[in-house]
Amino acid sequence: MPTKSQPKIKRSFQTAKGMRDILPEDQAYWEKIRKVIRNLTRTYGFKRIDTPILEDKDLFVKGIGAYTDIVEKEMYTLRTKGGEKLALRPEFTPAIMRAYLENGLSSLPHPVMLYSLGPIFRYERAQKGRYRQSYQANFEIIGENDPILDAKLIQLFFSISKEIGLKEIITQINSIGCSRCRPAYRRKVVSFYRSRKKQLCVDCQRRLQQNPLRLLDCKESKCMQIAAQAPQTIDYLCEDCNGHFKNVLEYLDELEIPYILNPYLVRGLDYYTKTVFEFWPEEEEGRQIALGGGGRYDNLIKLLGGKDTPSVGFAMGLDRMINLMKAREIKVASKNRPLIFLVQLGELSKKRSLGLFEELRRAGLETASSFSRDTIKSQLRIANKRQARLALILGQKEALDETIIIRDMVSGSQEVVPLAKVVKEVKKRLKNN
RNA sequence: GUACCCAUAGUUUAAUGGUAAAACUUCUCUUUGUGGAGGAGAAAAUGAGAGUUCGAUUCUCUCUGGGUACCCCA
Repeated sequence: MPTKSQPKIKRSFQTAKGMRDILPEDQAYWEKIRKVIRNLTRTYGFKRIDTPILEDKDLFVKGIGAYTDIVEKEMYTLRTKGGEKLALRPEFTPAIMRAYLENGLSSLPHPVMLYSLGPIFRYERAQKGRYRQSYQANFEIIGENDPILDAKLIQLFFSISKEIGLKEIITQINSIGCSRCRPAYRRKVVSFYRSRKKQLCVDCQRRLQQNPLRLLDCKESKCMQIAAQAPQTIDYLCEDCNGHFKNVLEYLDELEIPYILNPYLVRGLDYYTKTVFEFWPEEEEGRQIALGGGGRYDNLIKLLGGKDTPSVGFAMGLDRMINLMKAREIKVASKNRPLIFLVQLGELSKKRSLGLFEELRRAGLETASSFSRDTIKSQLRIANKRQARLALILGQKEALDETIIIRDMVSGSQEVVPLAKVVKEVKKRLKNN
């Protein structure tokens, strides 16, 4: 070893910007929401799919749209040593569609219902409910046009929310038309705004060139006033889109799902057609943070090189759902399984406790111990801190006698039982409580 | 990417241009093989880097991270 001390560079590491740790104390929330999603997707008929976190960059450029903010400035991209241009997924949908095409899932009976769960990455300024790595649950129904599926997805979101205790959520919904009626509408918007160009904010002047539909949901008060006069998409829908949207709303009424028709809801991804929606918490004041959002994307698969395949999907932000659960003080029931704490004294009993541990585990009992502490005192103190229900004390004497002490940590009473019967005795005591 | 605010032990909070204080947490001890209370003790911090200064945790700047709003979105 070098005796000279290295120049000390004091460096404390922290999570990279916008990234965060999910600590043990929070895991109960995550387990809860994942469990609810697992159970509900099963009853709704979804199959799970997992795709890589890294994908060909162009998949997203093409799928989401080159001029969308997500692609333009929020995508984590990298070049591999081999020269491939990859991106950390900022979204699930294009990746799922790629998997659908690549793996021939189109030969499954339609609709193909898939869900996925995992992290997504967006390079943006972190803020409340907004992280550079966040977790989404994503649901897709591929290959059917029927508006009832749009409604079903929205219903699924509400089922999940309800199961985790989140109520007072409202659906914001709109229809942005299809490739037949949208161009005409878009022209209307452009000509409407062009005459008022001078009054628009800088961003909106740019939007007018690149993504005119986004003009409608600018938050600048001046632009909002203008937007209020702007032509609304629902007035320009073709017959097909209009009927589709009407049906969606009727189904939502039937399902008694609360919604607000929001003519300014446009959404930032190019692939949407017809129905678009977001879920907002019904908070009195403050900015609206969408808990989830989605819509129909009837052209996406074709765009990615597949057959014309109408589809609908949505994504849900798990971080945001959990934040809201916390804000609304929703407790997740931590299933406190009774803990058995194994106290061992001396080498012989330490050895014995290994087998005993295994025996208890096989019997389905949650057992803990503290092998690194030698005194009975400190071991019992740990048992107490961990709120063990029973302590099993295996001392040298007991190890020789083939017995063990069962101590009730609540009452403090204890009893010596034969080692061979310990599982039975423990179970008996747990039942009595 | 823009704007404003913030940064002291693991956590929550003090104080100061001159040795950084406490509570909670953690650990040890409190004599025999029995936890919780009490007592005694230990560990543990000025985010990083420059500048001003005899001396900076304190003042200034940069960076990093956090919060909030915008942008956008889950």
